[in-house]
This record gives sequence, C-alpha cells and structure tokens, in this order.
Amino acid sequence: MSGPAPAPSSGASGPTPLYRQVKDYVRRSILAGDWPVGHRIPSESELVRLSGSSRMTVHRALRELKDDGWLRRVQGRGTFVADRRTRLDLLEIRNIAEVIRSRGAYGCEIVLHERRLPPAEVAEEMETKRGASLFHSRLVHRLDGAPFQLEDRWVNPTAAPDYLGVDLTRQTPNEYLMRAAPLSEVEHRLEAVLPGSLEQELLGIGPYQPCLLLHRRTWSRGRVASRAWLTHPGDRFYLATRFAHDAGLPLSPEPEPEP
Amino acid sequence: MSGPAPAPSSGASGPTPLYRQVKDYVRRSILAGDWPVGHRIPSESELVRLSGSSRMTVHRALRELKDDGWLRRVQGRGTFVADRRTRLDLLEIRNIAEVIRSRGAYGCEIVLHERRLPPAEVAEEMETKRGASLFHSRLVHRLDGAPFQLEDRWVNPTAAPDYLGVDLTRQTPNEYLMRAAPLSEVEHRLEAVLPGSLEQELLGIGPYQPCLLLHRRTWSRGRVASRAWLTHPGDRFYLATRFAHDAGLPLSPEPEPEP
DNA sequence: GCGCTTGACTTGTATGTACAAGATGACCTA
DNA sequence: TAGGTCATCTTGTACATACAAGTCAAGCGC
Repeated sequence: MSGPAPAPSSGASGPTPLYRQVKDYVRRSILAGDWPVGHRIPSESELVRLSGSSRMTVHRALRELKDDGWLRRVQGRGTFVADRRTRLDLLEIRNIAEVIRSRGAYGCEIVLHERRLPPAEVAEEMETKRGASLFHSRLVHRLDGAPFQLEDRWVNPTAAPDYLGVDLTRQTPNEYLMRAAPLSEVEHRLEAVLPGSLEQELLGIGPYQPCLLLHRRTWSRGRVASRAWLTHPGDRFYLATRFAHDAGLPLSPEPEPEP
Repeated sequence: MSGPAPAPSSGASGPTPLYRQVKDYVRRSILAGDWPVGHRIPSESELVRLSGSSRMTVHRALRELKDDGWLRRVQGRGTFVADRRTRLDLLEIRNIAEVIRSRGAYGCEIVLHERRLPPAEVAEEMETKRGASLFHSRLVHRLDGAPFQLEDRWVNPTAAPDYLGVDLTRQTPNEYLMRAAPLSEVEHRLEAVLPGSLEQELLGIGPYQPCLLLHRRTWSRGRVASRAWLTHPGDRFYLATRFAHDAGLPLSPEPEPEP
C-alpha cells in the first residue's frame, strides 16, 4: 500500500482520510496498468491486511469506487476493474424514435422478437439471476426509407409479461413499456462508437461511420424493467438544444471552498 | 417516516435495505415540496429517532444523497436541500472541463492562443463581418494524464476584449467567459465524428477512434460571444444521467434564508 | 457419472462505539 | 462593552462485530 496518497501540499484540508488513501491506491494501480480492465483486484480482507485499516474502511473505499464507475463488484465472487470512461451528469433525452416519427415517412422493421437467455453482461445490467431468460427485440427504425436508429432491447418478463405479444409495428417498445411498466427511474449513457459489421448492415452504413450510441435503462417497481441500446448513424443524426437564459443567473451562489 | 419505501412486491430483489428507505424518505420529502431548496432537514440524530435505525445507517443515506446532488452538508451546521435545478435543465452551463476537473488530476495544455482571421464558416457561425479578426484558442484538457477534451474555441472580441490576456491554465475559457460576457442564450449540438489526423495527434488516439463532438455557441447581449468545438474520445468519455421520475420538481422560487 | 451437501470465501448491510472537527450561542471576565 | 472560554450541537471518520446472501469447489452418497 506504499505511499499515503499524494500529499495535499496545502495543509488546508488536514490529513488524508484512510478510505481516501485506499481509493487512491486502487485508482493508481488501475491507472498504472497494473490491474487491467476485467482484472480481479484483491478482496476486502486482503486489502485490510495490506492497508492495516478495518474492513468497513476498505469497504467504503471500494463501494465509492464502484459508484464512480471504476470497479464492478459481484457478491460472492469478487471485485473487478470496470471498463471506465469518464462519466458526466447532463442532459435529459426523451425517446428519439417518437420524436423523429413526425418528421417524415416513418417505418419500422422487426429483426428479432423472442425470448432467450441473455449474455452475461446483459444479465448483469438487468440485475437478473444467471440462467433467467429475458425478452429480446431488435428493430430498425426508418425515416423516409433511411435507417436512423437500430434498437436492441432486452425486457424483464416480470416487469412486462406480455411483451412478446405486442405488435411492435403499431407501437414502439418504449410506448408499450411506458404503459405496462410505470417508470420509476431512468439512466442514460451517451457515447460515440464504431458499430460492428452486423449493425453496419442493418443501418446501411459503411465500415468507418461513427455512431451515437444511447444506452438506456429503465426501472419499474424497484427492478430493471428494460435495457436498450439505440444506435444512430452520425452522418444523419445529431442531438441539439437551444434555449435562452433568464437575466440573473443563479448558478452557484456559494462557490463552495473545495480543497 | 411513514411508508417503508415502494413495496418490493415481487421478492425478486429481497427486502429494501434500511439505508435505502431513509434515502427514499428524504427524496420523497424533497420531491413533495415539504422541504424546499435551502431548507435545513432533520439532523442525523433526529432521523435516527424518526427511522429507528442507527446513526451509521442514516449517515450513509445522507452521504449518498449528498454525492447524488440532492443535499449539501456542512459540518457543524447541518444538512440542507441542494438546488438541483441546475443539474436538470441548465444542461451544460458548466463546461465539461470544470465538472471533470474534480474527478482526478487535471491538467491543461495550450496549443494556440492568438488573434487571427477566421475561416469563412466560423465567421458565419459567429455572425461577424468578413475581414473581422477574432480570438482563437485551442486547448487539450487532461485527466490523470490522458486527454479527455480537445477544445477549439473562437471568441468575439467585442464580447470579451481581454481574452488574449487571460491565463488559460488558471482559468478555463468557459470560466472566464461566464464572468466577462453574461450569458443570454446557448446552443448545443452533439454528434459522433471521426477526428482528423491533427486532432488524433493532440488527443493521442488512433485513426478510427470515434469521438463525441459537442458544438456549442453562446450569446451575450445579442451577439454570438463564443463558438466552441469540444471533442471527446469515445473510448474514455461518455455522458450520463440518472434520475428518479417521481414527479416534476417544484422549482421553489424562494431559496429560504438558510441560517 | 450425477446430484446434493457442505464449507470456505466473497460482498452487502446493520449496529454500537469512539473520537475529531466545525459552528454556535451562552456565559464569564477584564 | 469587548473579547475569550466553554458546553453543546452538528457532521466526518475509524473500527469491531455480526449476520445475510451469492459463488464456487471439494467431497460425499446414490
């Protein structure tokens, strides 16, 4: 556990808390490349031995690193280095398909609509037990003939048992789910990606066409109800906002000291 | 402390943890408008009495709510309801660089900082006359050593005459402009792109690394004050939101004195 | 071989206790 | 009155303990 964290230099904030030191140790190990993505890091009890602190202190450090997206923790198995990208709060995004719909000739093509066993990462995102099968649908949304969204969606059967019976050409999955599973929480994640060859074909794009990927999870009654990957070709799609500001910007009344 | 959180009904996820129930109680009280922005909420010891749980449990709930931006806590004074509006509708008033800054070791490298004649398309975006020279700066923002944003910015001299004299290592362009040119309007545009070779080099990425490009224009006193292209490598950056959908936020106009 | 149990190990939560440190007002003293 | 002191409130951190629950492999009995 070597160095006791980068000395705060300005002694303003007092000594570095122990849980902070543990966090910094883990983060440095990840940044240094000692622990690559997916690597299982030392368990709590090992870190207790290494750091000389108590389990609750180590536990808090790891939990916060998990909340910050650095780690992935699985009860009974261990703690793993997560695929981390800088994360930022921002922006509310409503369902894109419904908004776009009114802008031209809308069409929808059903590629998949079935019940099956999800890959491990999907099961994890949906917070379901391994071995539990889920609903899976894949749709191509078109506007004036050109695909503008590839929708890959998994649905939790306990949240929307009738999902397989829905006619997805008359009702988008999102429209149905809004009714069937009252929304309690939403999580969005927006990133830039290069789609694989299957997605390229479905979207009718070339091999090096960057796309906006909107990853969206919805909760209903405490469970993850649905997980959607919405891929939008970057050459025919972007998000925009424009708005005016009131005269007096409140912004931050108190600058908040910040060490 | 009334209801013990939304009944899990399906025993799928087990009973709701105690700290979760405390969080939900506080969140509901805020969303219901019982505790307006700036209001001092019950202290930990009071919540211990109200909830019947231990102080550590209450403390964890409040700490997480603070981390999520719901509360502001001041040692020795108490816990207050934070102003959450800025996170929801003010979108990206704060430059991404400033938000990211607190997440690790921040660094900034100035590539350009000069006055020159803009290309025609920039002049058009800035709504300036042809032949009028503008301020131009290009910065690479780094987090923990790795570039996460390439900022290419043009500034209107009539809106911020001192821009060339600003030390951009101590103050991001956005920070300076917020002070120098009171914001009246903002326009955003977000898309997925493949950067050119110059941008690749500055960001330290490969030739086929898709990036999120945030295009931003700000107005001040009726003029375009600034135009920024913010490029973020897709392999180390994404945008995210997560929020509860209980009800519309009250947007209480009186922030209450706050003792 | 197949299925089950068992135990070791993991993370998740809950509680009690203790001390540190900031804020505030009552109170005492010069 | 002015200033310092102290008690008391607040949140922040640290630690020990306990139990719950998920995972996995070894080992047992059929």
